[in-house]
Amino acid sequence: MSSVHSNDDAFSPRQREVLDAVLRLMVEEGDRFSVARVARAASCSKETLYKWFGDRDGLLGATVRWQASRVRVGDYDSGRLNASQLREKLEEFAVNWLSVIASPTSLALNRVAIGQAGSGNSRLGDIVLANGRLAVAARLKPLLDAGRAAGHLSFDHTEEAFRTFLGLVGRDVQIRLLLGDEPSLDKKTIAADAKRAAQQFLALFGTEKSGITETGKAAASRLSAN
Amino acid sequence: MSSVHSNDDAFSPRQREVLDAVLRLMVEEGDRFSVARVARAASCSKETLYKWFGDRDGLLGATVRWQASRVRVGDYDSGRLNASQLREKLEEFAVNWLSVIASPTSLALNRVAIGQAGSGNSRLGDIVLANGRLAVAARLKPLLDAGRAAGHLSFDHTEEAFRTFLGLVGRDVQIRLLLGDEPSLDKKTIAADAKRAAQQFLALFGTEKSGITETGKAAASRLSAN
DNA sequence: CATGTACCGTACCGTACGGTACAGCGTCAA
DNA sequence: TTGACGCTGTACCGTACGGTACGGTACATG
Repeated sequence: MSSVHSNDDAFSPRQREVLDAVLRLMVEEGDRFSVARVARAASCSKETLYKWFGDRDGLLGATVRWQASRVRVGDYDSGRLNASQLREKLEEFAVNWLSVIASPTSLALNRVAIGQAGSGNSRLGDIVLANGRLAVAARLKPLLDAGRAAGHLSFDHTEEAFRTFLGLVGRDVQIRLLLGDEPSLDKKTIAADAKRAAQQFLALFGTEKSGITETGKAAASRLSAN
Repeated sequence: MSSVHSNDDAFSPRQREVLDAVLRLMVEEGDRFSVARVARAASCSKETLYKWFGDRDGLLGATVRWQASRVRVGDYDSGRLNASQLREKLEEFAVNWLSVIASPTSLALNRVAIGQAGSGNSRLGDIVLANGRLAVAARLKPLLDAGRAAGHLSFDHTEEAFRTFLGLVGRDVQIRLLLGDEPSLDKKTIAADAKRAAQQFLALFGTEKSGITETGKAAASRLSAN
């Protein structure tokens, strides 16, 4: 299925140490990232870096894949679910997603990948996308399908419903964070945003029968107070 | 009113030529942007660039402000409007917004600003934000308020309704484009997306009285077929 | 004509980067 | 003990960058 990146990713413990140092450097030093700095920060020789990762891009790619490999989370097995369970899981997803895109590591990696995407062809952006958007899609879409199968949701294309959910959850948060804006995103705000997004999503795609949309507009309006 | 950036922006014709060359270079050469390249592309000496803009960051800032100054568009005076006019204007906004964030110029500027935001402090991100998000907010919020005043819309906080609209319109398009993904965004797709977003927005925030939400869920589902 | 100004093209300087080469050090196996 | 191996630290190379300086040219003003 997946897989944009040929994923063996069998990094040795020492290599993992180095890649963690790269991540730390990206987060803390932002743009002032260089191979020499990585070597110094990780107490590692440049020659070893080049032997292991080939070149600068290889190091970046390995770092992104390393981070991707450890974000992988549980299955959220969505067997039989009733309406309130569905809402709960949607909120859970929204909280998870907002937490991820607001995390310093995610922001740093996205900044690097975006910078790379500007010049020439590299598949860094693809890897980040596969780790972020596609990973959450792989977990959320089964939930949406299960919700539809149980009669709680109504939509024609899972992808479209999924993208609308992403839009309702994230809105313009990620791009603002990437640009250095700091919309306060503490845990309280994230929880409230998740609640609102789930409410709005159910108002749009919930079925009448499940009573899930009943308080739709009123509640959505109320929740948007934040 | 506006203004994050102290806006005199009285660029001479020759300076405007140079700044256009910078934009062209950003779009075409992506990341391989340098002062020497700008000078060559614009048939202009580096010394002049430094005299005019101070340093590299000044040149970047001037370029962003120059682009911002000419995106400024009409008022969309939203006096009395009926339900169908409201929907029409919402779609118009959505088309405009999607066209902007998908344009090569916007993508290039956002990439530069995001790269800058990673390292140290510069207000480039603020300027881009002020040009993009805040500019469209300044035009859209009066429309939303007018729609509420006319009884067609119902929400407590204009900012929240506005952000939800942005989310419904843009979804994950901008970040995907920034990362080098290419979700096909021809004029047909943009028009369809705008229609869907307006439909969903009205389903969430429209009042029953105006009959604007009547076909809400059904139509939203149908439109999501793309 | 003389003078000043604004600009172009190019040469130049110091620095930092990506990438390579090499010397030294610990480890482990024969 | 010896040698192969993997690693660190550092020196080094070529290049490209940001920023400055200088010579040359067009033009405007007196």
